Amino acid sequence: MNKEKNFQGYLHDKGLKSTRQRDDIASFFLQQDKHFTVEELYNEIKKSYPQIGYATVYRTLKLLMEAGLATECQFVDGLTRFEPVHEGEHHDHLVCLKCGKIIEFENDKIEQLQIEVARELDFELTNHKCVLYGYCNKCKE
Amino acid sequence: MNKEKNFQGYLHDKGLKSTRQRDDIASFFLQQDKHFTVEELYNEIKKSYPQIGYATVYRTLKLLMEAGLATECQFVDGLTRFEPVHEGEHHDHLVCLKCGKIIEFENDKIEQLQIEVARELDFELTNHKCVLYGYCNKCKE
DNA sequence: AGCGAATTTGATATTCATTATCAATACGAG
DNA sequence: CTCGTATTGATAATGAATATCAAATTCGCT
Ligand SMILES: [Mn+2]
Ligand SMILES: [Mn+2]
Ligand SMILES: [Zn+2]
Ligand SMILES: [Zn+2]
Repeated sequence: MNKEKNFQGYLHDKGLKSTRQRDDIASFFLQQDKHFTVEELYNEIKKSYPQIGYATVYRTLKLLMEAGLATECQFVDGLTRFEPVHEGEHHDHLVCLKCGKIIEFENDKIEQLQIEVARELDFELTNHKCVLYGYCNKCKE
Repeated sequence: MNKEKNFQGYLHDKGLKSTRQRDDIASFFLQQDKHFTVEELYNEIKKSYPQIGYATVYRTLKLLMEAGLATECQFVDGLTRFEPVHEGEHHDHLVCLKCGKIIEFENDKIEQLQIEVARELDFELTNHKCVLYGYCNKCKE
Protein backbone atom coordinates (compact mmCIF):
# COMPACT_ATOMS: atom_id res chain seq x y z
CA MET A 1 0.00 0.00 0.00
CA ASN A 2 1.58 3.17 -1.22
CA LYS A 3 0.13 5.66 1.21
CA GLU A 4 1.34 3.68 4.16
CA LYS A 5 4.81 3.88 2.63
CA ASN A 6 4.34 7.64 2.40
CA PHE A 7 3.46 7.79 6.05
CA GLN A 8 6.44 5.65 7.05
CA GLY A 9 8.59 7.93 4.94
CA TYR A 10 7.15 11.04 6.53
CA LEU A 11 7.82 9.72 10.00
CA HIS A 12 11.34 8.73 9.12
CA ASP A 13 12.14 12.07 7.46
CA LYS A 14 10.96 13.92 10.53
CA GLY A 15 12.95 11.69 12.86
CA LEU A 16 9.77 10.25 14.30
CA LYS A 17 9.32 6.63 15.16
CA SER A 18 7.18 4.04 13.52
CA THR A 19 5.03 2.33 16.13
CA ARG A 20 2.49 -0.43 16.23
CA GLN A 21 -0.21 2.13 17.09
CA ARG A 22 0.63 4.57 14.32
CA ASP A 23 0.86 1.78 11.78
CA ASP A 24 -2.45 0.27 12.82
CA ILE A 25 -4.25 3.59 12.74
CA ALA A 26 -2.74 4.64 9.43
CA SER A 27 -3.24 1.34 7.66
CA PHE A 28 -6.88 1.20 8.66
CA PHE A 29 -7.68 4.85 8.10
CA LEU A 30 -5.92 5.27 4.79
CA GLN A 31 -7.74 2.48 3.04
CA GLN A 32 -11.16 3.73 4.06
CA ASP A 33 -13.32 6.11 2.10
CA LYS A 34 -15.31 7.78 4.85
CA HIS A 35 -15.45 10.92 6.92
CA PHE A 36 -14.46 9.74 10.37
CA THR A 37 -15.16 11.23 13.72
CA VAL A 38 -12.27 10.67 16.12
CA GLU A 39 -14.59 8.52 18.18
CA GLU A 40 -15.62 6.42 15.17
CA LEU A 41 -12.01 5.85 14.25
CA TYR A 42 -11.07 5.08 17.85
CA ASN A 43 -13.77 2.43 18.02
CA GLU A 44 -12.64 0.83 14.77
CA ILE A 45 -8.99 0.72 15.78
CA LYS A 46 -9.89 -0.77 19.13
CA LYS A 47 -11.11 -3.87 17.33
CA SER A 48 -7.60 -4.72 16.23
CA TYR A 49 -5.76 -2.97 19.05
CA PRO A 50 -7.99 -2.98 22.15
CA GLN A 51 -5.57 -1.14 24.40
CA ILE A 52 -5.23 1.85 22.05
CA GLY A 53 -5.52 5.23 23.73
CA TYR A 54 -7.80 8.04 22.67
CA ALA A 55 -4.96 10.54 22.66
CA THR A 56 -2.94 8.41 20.29
CA VAL A 57 -5.72 8.53 17.74
CA TYR A 58 -5.77 12.32 17.95
CA ARG A 59 -2.01 12.48 17.69
CA THR A 60 -1.80 10.13 14.74
CA LEU A 61 -4.52 11.99 12.86
CA LYS A 62 -2.52 15.16 13.35
CA LEU A 63 0.53 13.44 11.91
CA LEU A 64 -1.46 12.15 8.96
CA MET A 65 -2.60 15.70 8.30
CA GLU A 66 0.94 17.02 8.43
CA ALA A 67 1.95 14.28 6.03
CA GLY A 68 -0.78 15.43 3.67
CA LEU A 69 -2.58 12.11 3.95
CA ALA A 70 -5.67 13.31 5.80
CA THR A 71 -7.92 16.35 5.75
CA GLU A 72 -10.21 17.76 8.34
CA CYS A 73 -13.79 18.77 7.69
CA GLN A 74 -16.27 20.60 9.89
CA PHE A 75 -19.77 20.22 8.62
CA VAL A 76 -22.95 20.81 10.49
CA ASP A 77 -23.03 18.84 13.73
CA GLY A 78 -20.07 20.60 15.31
CA LEU A 79 -17.92 17.46 15.17
CA THR A 80 -14.59 17.44 13.41
CA ARG A 81 -14.28 14.71 10.82
CA PHE A 82 -11.23 13.35 9.06
CA GLU A 83 -10.97 11.71 5.68
CA PRO A 84 -8.07 10.07 3.92
CA VAL A 85 -6.59 11.98 0.99
CA HIS A 86 -6.53 9.81 -2.08
CA GLU A 87 -3.54 10.28 -4.34
CA GLY A 88 -3.70 13.51 -6.34
CA GLU A 89 -7.41 13.84 -5.83
CA HIS A 90 -9.40 16.76 -4.54
CA HIS A 91 -13.10 17.13 -3.94
CA ASP A 92 -15.57 19.29 -2.08
CA HIS A 93 -18.78 18.37 -0.31
CA LEU A 94 -22.52 18.67 -0.26
CA VAL A 95 -24.10 18.01 3.12
CA CYS A 96 -27.74 17.16 3.75
CA LEU A 97 -29.08 19.22 6.62
CA LYS A 98 -31.68 16.60 7.46
CA CYS A 99 -30.02 13.18 7.28
CA GLY A 100 -26.40 14.27 7.36
CA LYS A 101 -25.52 12.51 4.12
CA ILE A 102 -22.26 13.69 2.62
CA ILE A 103 -21.88 13.78 -1.15
CA GLU A 104 -18.60 14.56 -2.84
CA PHE A 105 -18.11 16.55 -6.01
CA GLU A 106 -15.36 17.82 -8.21
CA ASN A 107 -15.74 20.81 -10.48
CA ASP A 108 -12.73 22.06 -12.37
CA LYS A 109 -14.40 25.29 -13.41
CA ILE A 110 -15.04 26.25 -9.81
CA GLU A 111 -11.49 25.34 -8.87
CA GLN A 112 -10.18 27.48 -11.71
CA LEU A 113 -12.35 30.44 -10.77
CA GLN A 114 -11.15 30.23 -7.18
CA ILE A 115 -7.57 30.50 -8.43
CA GLU A 116 -8.53 33.59 -10.40
CA VAL A 117 -10.29 35.16 -7.43
CA ALA A 118 -7.18 34.68 -5.35
CA ARG A 119 -4.93 36.11 -8.02
CA GLU A 120 -7.10 39.20 -8.44
CA LEU A 121 -6.87 39.84 -4.71
CA ASP A 122 -3.12 39.30 -4.66
CA PHE A 123 -3.49 36.28 -2.47
CA GLU A 124 -1.31 33.18 -2.55
CA LEU A 125 -3.75 30.30 -2.44
CA THR A 126 -2.82 27.11 -0.63
CA ASN A 127 -6.12 25.29 -0.22
CA HIS A 128 -9.82 25.80 0.14
CA LYS A 129 -12.96 24.30 1.57
CA CYS A 130 -16.24 24.60 -0.24
CA VAL A 131 -19.32 23.09 1.36
CA LEU A 132 -22.80 23.18 -0.12
CA TYR A 133 -25.67 22.71 2.32
CA GLY A 134 -29.21 21.62 1.54
CA TYR A 135 -31.37 18.55 1.21
CA CYS A 136 -30.53 15.33 -0.57
CA ASN A 137 -32.90 13.65 -3.01
CA LYS A 138 -34.47 11.59 -0.24
CA CYS A 139 -34.90 14.43 2.22
CA LYS A 140 -36.38 17.13 0.02
CA GLU A 141 -40.03 16.13 -0.23
CA MET B 1 -32.30 51.46 11.09
CA ASN B 2 -34.04 48.88 8.98
CA LYS B 3 -32.36 45.73 10.20
CA GLU B 4 -33.15 46.56 13.78
CA LYS B 5 -36.78 46.85 12.68
CA ASN B 6 -36.46 43.40 11.13
CA PHE B 7 -35.17 42.04 14.38
CA GLN B 8 -37.96 43.66 16.39
CA GLY B 9 -40.39 42.23 13.88
CA TYR B 10 -38.87 38.78 14.13
CA LEU B 11 -39.10 38.83 17.91
CA HIS B 12 -42.69 40.00 17.82
CA ASP B 13 -43.76 37.45 15.23
CA LYS B 14 -42.30 34.66 17.33
CA GLY B 15 -43.95 35.93 20.49
CA LEU B 16 -40.60 36.85 21.96
CA LYS B 17 -39.94 39.95 23.96
CA SER B 18 -37.93 43.00 23.09
CA THR B 19 -35.45 43.75 25.84
CA ARG B 20 -32.82 46.34 26.57
CA GLN B 21 -30.12 43.66 26.20
CA ARG B 22 -31.35 42.30 22.88
CA ASP B 23 -31.75 45.78 21.48
CA ASP B 24 -28.30 46.88 22.57
CA ILE B 25 -26.62 43.80 21.15
CA ALA B 26 -28.54 43.93 17.88
CA SER B 27 -28.13 47.64 17.30
CA PHE B 28 -24.41 47.47 17.87
CA PHE B 29 -23.78 44.23 16.00
CA LEU B 30 -25.91 44.96 12.97
CA GLN B 31 -24.22 48.19 12.09
CA GLN B 32 -20.74 46.71 12.21
CA ASP B 33 -18.89 45.16 9.33
CA LYS B 34 -16.67 42.70 11.10
CA HIS B 35 -16.39 39.05 11.96
CA PHE B 36 -16.97 38.94 15.68
CA THR B 37 -15.93 36.42 18.22
CA VAL B 38 -18.49 36.07 20.99
CA GLU B 39 -15.92 37.42 23.37
CA GLU B 40 -15.18 40.44 21.17
CA LEU B 41 -18.85 41.24 20.93
CA TYR B 42 -19.34 40.70 24.65
CA ASN B 43 -16.56 43.18 25.42
CA GLU B 44 -17.99 45.78 23.06
CA ILE B 45 -21.50 45.50 24.45
CA LYS B 46 -20.19 45.77 27.98
CA LYS B 47 -19.08 49.32 27.23
CA SER B 48 -22.67 50.46 26.86
CA TYR B 49 -24.22 47.83 29.14
CA PRO B 50 -21.67 46.79 31.77
CA GLN B 51 -23.87 44.24 33.52
CA ILE B 52 -24.56 42.25 30.35
CA GLY B 53 -24.20 38.50 30.70
CA TYR B 54 -22.15 36.25 28.48
CA ALA B 55 -25.04 33.87 27.96
CA THR B 56 -27.24 36.68 26.72
CA VAL B 57 -24.76 37.46 23.95
CA TYR B 58 -24.81 33.83 22.85
CA ARG B 59 -28.58 33.74 23.00
CA THR B 60 -29.04 36.94 21.07
CA LEU B 61 -26.62 35.86 18.36
CA LYS B 62 -28.64 32.69 17.98
CA LEU B 63 -31.78 34.78 17.58
CA LEU B 64 -30.10 37.02 15.03
CA MET B 65 -29.13 33.93 13.06
CA GLU B 66 -32.67 32.60 13.15
CA ALA B 67 -33.87 35.98 11.97
CA GLY B 68 -31.46 35.74 9.06
CA LEU B 69 -29.52 38.79 10.23
CA ALA B 70 -26.29 37.06 11.19
CA THR B 71 -24.15 34.23 9.86
CA GLU B 72 -21.62 32.05 11.53
CA CYS B 73 -18.15 31.38 10.15
CA GLN B 74 -15.50 28.96 11.31
CA PHE B 75 -12.15 29.79 9.89
CA VAL B 76 -8.81 28.62 11.08
CA ASP B 77 -8.33 29.39 14.76
CA GLY B 78 -11.15 27.16 15.95
CA LEU B 79 -13.20 30.13 17.14
CA THR B 80 -16.70 30.69 15.87
CA ARG B 81 -17.22 34.13 14.43
CA PHE B 82 -20.41 35.99 13.59
CA GLU B 83 -20.98 38.66 11.01
CA PRO B 84 -24.02 40.77 10.26
CA VAL B 85 -25.87 39.96 7.06
CA HIS B 86 -26.20 43.04 4.93
CA GLU B 87 -29.42 43.33 2.96
CA GLY B 88 -29.55 40.98 -0.02
CA GLU B 89 -25.80 40.55 -0.08
CA HIS B 90 -23.74 37.40 -0.11
CA HIS B 91 -20.01 36.90 -0.06
CA ASP B 92 -17.40 34.28 0.67
CA HIS B 93 -13.99 34.59 2.30
CA LEU B 94 -10.27 34.37 1.85
CA VAL B 95 -8.33 33.86 5.06
CA CYS B 96 -4.64 34.50 5.55
CA LEU B 97 -3.04 31.60 7.39
CA LYS B 98 -0.32 33.83 8.80
CA CYS B 99 -1.92 37.08 9.98
CA GLY B 100 -5.53 35.94 10.06
CA LYS B 101 -6.71 38.69 7.74
CA ILE B 102 -10.14 38.05 6.26
CA ILE B 103 -10.91 39.24 2.75
CA GLU B 104 -14.37 39.04 1.24
CA PHE B 105 -15.22 38.24 -2.33
CA GLU B 106 -18.22 37.73 -4.54
CA ASN B 107 -18.12 35.70 -7.71
CA ASP B 108 -21.34 35.13 -9.60
CA LYS B 109 -19.83 32.48 -11.84
CA ILE B 110 -18.85 30.35 -8.88
CA GLU B 111 -22.27 30.83 -7.33
CA GLN B 112 -23.91 29.76 -10.56
CA LEU B 113 -21.70 26.70 -10.93
CA GLN B 114 -22.52 25.67 -7.38
CA ILE B 115 -26.20 25.76 -8.25
CA GLU B 116 -25.52 23.54 -11.26
CA VAL B 117 -23.48 21.09 -9.20
CA ALA B 118 -26.36 20.78 -6.76
CA ARG B 119 -28.90 20.29 -9.54
CA GLU B 120 -26.83 17.58 -11.20
CA LEU B 121 -26.67 15.70 -7.90
CA ASP B 122 -30.40 16.11 -7.29
CA PHE B 123 -29.74 18.20 -4.25
CA GLU B 124 -31.87 21.11 -3.03
CA LEU B 125 -29.39 23.84 -2.20
CA THR B 126 -30.05 26.19 0.69
CA ASN B 127 -26.70 27.82 1.33
CA HIS B 128 -22.99 27.29 1.12
CA LYS B 129 -19.71 28.26 2.63
CA CYS B 130 -16.63 28.67 0.50
CA VAL B 131 -13.37 29.61 2.18
CA LEU B 132 -10.06 30.09 0.41
CA TYR B 133 -6.95 29.73 2.55
CA GLY B 134 -3.49 31.08 1.82
CA TYR B 135 -1.32 34.12 2.34
CA CYS B 136 -2.27 37.74 1.86
CA ASN B 137 -0.12 40.19 -0.09
CA LYS B 138 1.75 41.22 3.04
CA CYS B 139 2.38 37.72 4.31
CA LYS B 140 3.58 35.97 1.19
CA GLU B 141 7.19 36.98 0.90
C1' DA C 1 -51.05 53.13 35.92
C1' DG C 2 -50.85 48.63 37.99
C1' DC C 3 -51.29 43.23 37.89
C1' DG C 4 -49.64 39.00 36.87
C1' DA C 5 -48.42 35.20 33.83
C1' DA C 6 -44.81 34.15 31.11
C1' DT C 7 -40.39 35.22 29.30
C1' DT C 8 -35.74 36.75 29.97
C1' DT C 9 -31.60 37.59 32.32
C1' DG C 10 -27.12 36.59 34.42
C1' DA C 11 -24.36 34.04 37.51
C1' DT C 12 -22.79 29.79 37.51
C1' DA C 13 -22.73 24.70 36.81
C1' DT C 14 -22.32 21.38 33.28
C1' DT C 15 -21.08 19.21 29.10
C1' DC C 16 -18.02 17.66 25.85
C1' DA C 17 -14.31 17.90 22.38
C1' DT C 18 -9.61 18.62 22.41
C1' DT C 19 -5.06 19.34 24.51
C1' DA C 20 -1.57 18.87 28.20
C1' DT C 21 0.76 16.10 31.63
C1' DC C 22 3.74 12.54 33.03
C1' DA C 23 5.32 8.00 34.49
C1' DA C 24 5.89 3.74 32.17
C1' DT C 25 7.03 1.63 27.86
C1' DA C 26 8.77 0.96 23.18
C1' DC C 27 11.77 2.20 19.46
C1' DG C 28 15.98 2.02 16.88
C1' DA C 29 20.75 3.85 15.99
C1' DG C 30 25.00 2.31 17.07
C1' DC D 1 21.97 -5.75 23.31
C1' DT D 2 22.11 -1.04 25.38
C1' DC D 3 20.70 3.38 26.21
C1' DG D 4 18.91 7.87 25.16
C1' DT D 5 14.88 9.56 23.40
C1' DA D 6 10.28 9.38 21.50
C1' DT D 7 5.82 7.47 22.32
C1' DT D 8 1.99 5.76 24.71
C1' DG D 9 -2.19 5.84 27.47
C1' DA D 10 -4.59 7.06 31.56
C1' DT D 11 -6.20 11.01 33.20
C1' DA D 12 -6.25 15.99 34.37
C1' DA D 13 -6.93 20.42 32.40
C1' DT D 14 -8.77 23.66 29.23
C1' DG D 15 -12.18 26.22 26.99
C1' DA D 16 -16.16 27.04 24.09
C1' DA D 17 -20.90 26.36 24.21
C1' DT D 18 -25.12 24.97 26.61
C1' DA D 19 -28.19 24.11 30.65
C1' DT D 20 -30.01 25.55 35.09
C1' DC D 21 -32.70 28.37 37.99
C1' DA D 22 -33.93 32.16 41.08
C1' DA D 23 -34.64 36.96 40.43
C1' DA D 24 -35.92 40.60 37.33
C1' DT D 25 -38.35 42.27 33.34
C1' DT D 26 -41.75 42.55 29.77
C1' DC D 27 -46.30 43.40 27.98
C1' DG D 28 -51.24 42.27 27.27
C1' DC D 29 -54.98 43.35 29.95
C1' DT D 30 -57.95 45.66 33.15
MN1 LIG E 1 -14.89 13.78 1.22
MN1 LIG F 1 -17.62 38.29 5.72
ZN1 LIG G 1 -30.74 13.76 3.40
ZN1 LIG H 1 -1.59 37.86 6.08
